[in-house]
Amino acid sequence: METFQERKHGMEKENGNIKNILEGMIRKGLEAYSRSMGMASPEVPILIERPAIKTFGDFATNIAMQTAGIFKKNPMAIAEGIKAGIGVNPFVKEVSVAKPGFINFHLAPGSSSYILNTIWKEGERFGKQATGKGKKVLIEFMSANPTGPLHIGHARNAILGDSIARALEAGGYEVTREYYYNDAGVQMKKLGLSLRARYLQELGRIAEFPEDGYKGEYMIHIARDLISEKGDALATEEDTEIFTHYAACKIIKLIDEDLKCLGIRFDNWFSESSLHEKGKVAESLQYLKDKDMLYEKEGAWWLRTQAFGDEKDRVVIKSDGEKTYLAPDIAYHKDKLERGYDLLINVLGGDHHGYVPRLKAGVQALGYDARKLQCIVFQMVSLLKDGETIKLSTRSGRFITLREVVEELGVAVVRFFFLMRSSDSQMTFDWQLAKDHSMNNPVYYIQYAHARCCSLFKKAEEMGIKWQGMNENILSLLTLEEEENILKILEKYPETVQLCIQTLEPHHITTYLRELAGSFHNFFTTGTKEETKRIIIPQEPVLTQARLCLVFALKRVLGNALHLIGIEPLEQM
RNA sequence: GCGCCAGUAGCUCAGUUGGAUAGAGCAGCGGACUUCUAAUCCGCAGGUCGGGGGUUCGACUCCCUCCUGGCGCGCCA
Repeated sequence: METFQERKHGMEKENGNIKNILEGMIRKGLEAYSRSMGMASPEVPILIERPAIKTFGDFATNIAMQTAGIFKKNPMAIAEGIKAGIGVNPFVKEVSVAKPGFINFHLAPGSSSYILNTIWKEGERFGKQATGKGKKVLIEFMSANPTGPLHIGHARNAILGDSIARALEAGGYEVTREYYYNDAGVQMKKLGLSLRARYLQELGRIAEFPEDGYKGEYMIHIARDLISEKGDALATEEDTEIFTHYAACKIIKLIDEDLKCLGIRFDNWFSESSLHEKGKVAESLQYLKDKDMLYEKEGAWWLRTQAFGDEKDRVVIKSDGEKTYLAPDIAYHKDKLERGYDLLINVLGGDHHGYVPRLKAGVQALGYDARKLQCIVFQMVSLLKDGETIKLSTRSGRFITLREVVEELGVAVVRFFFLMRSSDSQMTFDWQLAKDHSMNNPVYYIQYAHARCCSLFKKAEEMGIKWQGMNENILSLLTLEEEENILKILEKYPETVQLCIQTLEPHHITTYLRELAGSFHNFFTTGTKEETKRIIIPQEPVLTQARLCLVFALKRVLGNALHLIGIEPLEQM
């Protein structure tokens, strides 16, 4: 009989992952079976999954069904053949074959507890991946025009973008968060005119406010700032550029502060006008012309986007000589690509999904692989408040600012709620539920689990019990059904992170957190009924130590997962 | 008309890229506090996975088609 210590060394050799051990065993069995059939072992990926039904075991593989076509045999027979050559391992109690051709693995009791030691050793690194090591990725999100403070309609983009960035960082990528803002063009002219009007009005002069200008109160504050800086020196200024520039700078600062309230910081703020100033737009258009990607028709210049899968070609220079928005966008993407990133990610709302094909076409016209650019499209958000459902596009929803939402609900609730749904489903933000500081609110449900972990350590100390840290030799005492359930979910954390990285869908973390917190609440409450299932049992010092190891791991993983979506775990409620 | 996204329990939504008997929260009903914090837990009830075809050992998942809802289809930004 091997000791746990020896088993543990076996684990480490296999990279601390029980799935790797099983894969090795299956591969071995597959080779043996192939040899007996007089064939070479097929080069197939081995999929190992967790059976939905507990009685089927802890892990299962469908390899026999996958290779049925290759071996030209009944899956059941193949499964039996593979099983015969699979060998033995102290972690595996039993291997069995089931109906259509599954091979099921039952682990030895206590085998899952090795994960606690991994969590202990890896600490805040637990769950992080190396998939993106050495790769640089630029994620562009938000990119709202600097025409006013952010409102609730911007929240999903901000939170989704930042959380994807966090997931990629956890995947080992070097991540740059970039905010691209359009400080050129018609809207900006309107902004400048609005500021000039407010400026003159605040100076007590008569000024006509532009038709559908920016009427928000913030413009008055900006006008006052301008007066305190320049007095009335600009009263006769005809050049609106100065006003536009001033307003844009101030608003960018406002937006930056709004985002910081949500825990979001950008590495770069990239201005569209800088592209024009540096001649980058003209330069990239010339580049495309030289490559015959542009052609002239009816007085306008067209980009051959259709050649790359777009519905039709798109105008980049209008017949009046003005450029369309696509021209600077392409110059911007050219700039990003030339900065040497392995991957560009854009986060945009569903109302802009029509631009994805032309953006990707632009990337290809520039001579790059379309896969260099990945666009994350999220669907619209509705707000359910006071029994009324209101759609929040970027245009509507202005009645409530992002700042107000964060101040009223808190960062944790806002971030969590916007990550509860997958990005391609339309979501309803339930204001009532978000405001609810009770068990109905999933955020508190999870925070409470974390706080409970903390309070258990405090409680133990009060009772004169000192947790002695991770002790791998006693972990095999964790054999309760409730404990094994927790261990299984803890073990799933790294693959959950991996899933987020692969799919760029951080909502998997919120789903995971609810599951993990639930498994702990279950265990804890069971202990209030059955003495033997309590975590702290003074008469059982060793078992108490082992259970505190479990609580430690829970606290760590809850904390890691919360950090991954930008939420600070609470020590107490 | 064309394209994208969605349609899963009364409501809001998950479903690990095709696995075994489809899950959770809320709402409903019934239980558990001399407690390691009940901000919790347990049980019951609730389903033609929008409809119909197809692909295969096997489909909520892939393909086709139809229905419903949202969004988008400019030399607008």
